[in-house]
Amino acid sequence: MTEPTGRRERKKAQTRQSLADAALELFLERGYDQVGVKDVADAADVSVTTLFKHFPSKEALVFDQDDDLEAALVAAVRDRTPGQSIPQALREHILLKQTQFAVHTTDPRFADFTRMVQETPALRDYAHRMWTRHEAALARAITEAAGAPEDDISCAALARFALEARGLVLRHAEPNRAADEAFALLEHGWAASRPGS
Amino acid sequence: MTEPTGRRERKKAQTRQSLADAALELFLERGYDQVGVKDVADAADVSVTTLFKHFPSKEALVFDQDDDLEAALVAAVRDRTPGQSIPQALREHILLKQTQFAVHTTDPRFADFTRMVQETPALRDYAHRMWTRHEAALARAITEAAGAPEDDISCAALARFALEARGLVLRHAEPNRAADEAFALLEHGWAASRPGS
DNA sequence: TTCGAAAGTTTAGTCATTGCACTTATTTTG
DNA sequence: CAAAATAAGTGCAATGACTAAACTTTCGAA
Repeated sequence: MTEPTGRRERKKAQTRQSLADAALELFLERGYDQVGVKDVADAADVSVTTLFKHFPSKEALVFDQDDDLEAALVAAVRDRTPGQSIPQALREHILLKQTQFAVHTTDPRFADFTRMVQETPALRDYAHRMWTRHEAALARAITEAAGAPEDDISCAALARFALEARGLVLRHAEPNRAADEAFALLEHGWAASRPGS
Repeated sequence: MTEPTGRRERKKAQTRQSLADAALELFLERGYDQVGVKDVADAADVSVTTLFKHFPSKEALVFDQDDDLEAALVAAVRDRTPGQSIPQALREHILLKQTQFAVHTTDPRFADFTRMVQETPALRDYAHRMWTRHEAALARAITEAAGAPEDDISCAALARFALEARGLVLRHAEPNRAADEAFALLEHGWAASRPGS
């Protein structure tokens, strides 16, 4: 009963996939701004209207799998291994997400993809929004995990900084080292702001 | 010779001002998304194309004075009072900018203005971009001031976090306290990452 | 005074995105 | 199984931000 998929839903999923595939191919080939939604729709052999029934915007065509980032983020903080600090847990989670992502896409074009995202303002901003959208939830999780008062600012700050650190890490040649240093800064600042661990 | 302003340039400046004024008034009255660029152009009695000759985008109508944020930011780090830490200098500079801004606008509608910016996604994002645009320059200034190697990640991280802190501070009821806590976190993290002050 | 450049206008167009009315395929239900 | 309900997909027109091109007016400098 986990897949009560009728023919209808299958076709829908297929159309969606065609669109995402066509979009990725065209964008990588010609560049995001050089491709219109019309081109993508044509390549997937559907109408433009249909495209927008599947994806809320042109940018969304690029970031297909938008699953439960938020839940995972909150869980990373709540269920961290005992003794591990919150900044450390976040560092691990963010690096994990990256490698998962890189592995999941078996395409050797993965490097081209990330480069394209970083070099296209519309996409960079969209990706940024996707992350920061969960800032409030992360802040709440941190507040709870730290047993801090409701509106503690350090917790909100840590949430935002940690999410921002991702962008910093992404564009560096050596992600692991970048993450280590950026989160070391947060780690020490956090420990100092919070006398009782 | 500081103002060799001919009639021509005066008229140009006047047109620009009319546009900015009309835009602000209409936006505050009806809300940003409820006003089209056509409405603004009409209210200023110019054509839409003229509007775009003065402002590169609809959002730019709102943030008229975009002077030398970057130079000021870099100077705040380079010329900080001796003995003051870099995070402290940045905290002061950011709070200063805010109050300067608030005073400069004698309008009692100032509160409405900031509320509107925070509540309109397009404007929030634009303001954010205006700040983060100078991240690279700030990072370079910090690197120099700290005597760190060219690509030191802690410096880049501090630059980004400090700029992000502004958004955090802005939405809080008590900006000073928020700034104190957010920058305290950076202060301690920075000191720890940097053995020799 | 004349001539070029700058400000402004009109017009027409691109591009993402939405609303509406319509067809077609697949379920669901009586 | 035969409707009747549901949902995918289509075409078309429109909005709203923005741009390019060709043209007119107005300064300002030579």
